[in-house]
Amino acid sequence: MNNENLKGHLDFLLLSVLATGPAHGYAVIESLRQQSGGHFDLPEGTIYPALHRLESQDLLKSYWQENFPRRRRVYELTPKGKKVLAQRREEWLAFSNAVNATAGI
Amino acid sequence: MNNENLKGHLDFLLLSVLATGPAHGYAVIESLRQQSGGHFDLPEGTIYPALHRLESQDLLKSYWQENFPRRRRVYELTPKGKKVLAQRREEWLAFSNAVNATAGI
DNA sequence: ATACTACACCTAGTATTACTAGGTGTCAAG
DNA sequence: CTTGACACCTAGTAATACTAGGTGTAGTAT
Repeated sequence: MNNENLKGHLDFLLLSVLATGPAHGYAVIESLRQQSGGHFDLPEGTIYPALHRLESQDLLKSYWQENFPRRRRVYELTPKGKKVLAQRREEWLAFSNAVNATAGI
Repeated sequence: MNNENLKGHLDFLLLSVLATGPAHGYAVIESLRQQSGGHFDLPEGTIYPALHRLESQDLLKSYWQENFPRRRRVYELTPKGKKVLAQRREEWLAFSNAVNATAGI
């Protein structure tokens, strides 16, 4: 699955997944796969740097869970992250409407 | 309008616009703006290299129109371009469905 | 006359992004 | 005791859209 067209929308997807509750990176990958019906099967090299980026932008915060049964870094939305998610959602709707209108869909 | 999220979908939009008939670069920009309801107001530095890329991939062919009233390079879809457009359309539908499912839309 | 705008094309360089391709380590199952 | 799933990480790469310039014509306004 070549997801070249994912660019610019990954943040929205990650924030959406984490809006349903805190999760660690590996679980985020699994959620993306399941919630998208298998469409988004993204490599770790995509997810982890993206989570770090979102955290550095103060949209996520994280903490280490030790021994449950493995150590995990759990991410959750910050208040700012929730606001940005709502904004990204509007942008996505506007974008997809614009594409549909342009393509006659 | 920051169109960072356009990445990976521009080719689909250009092919879609040219599916309604041959057009030159400047007119493509105008069509994109109008058909998208003003959402896609793309700079020339985006459009021209993209058209060249699509032509080099044999999805478009072009010819010069001299003095009508200015010289223009007119682009149209090749047969391969039409096939790829149909494919890109399916990919877009699958992608947008997957995003909507993931985001709970 | 001349400045300005719209039309019409072009490209070198930049920033951002997602991905590739590696790496570390734990734990359970066979 | 090795394999595979779990779980994390990052340096470097390729692709993409954009910025910021450039050229030139035609028409309109001052």
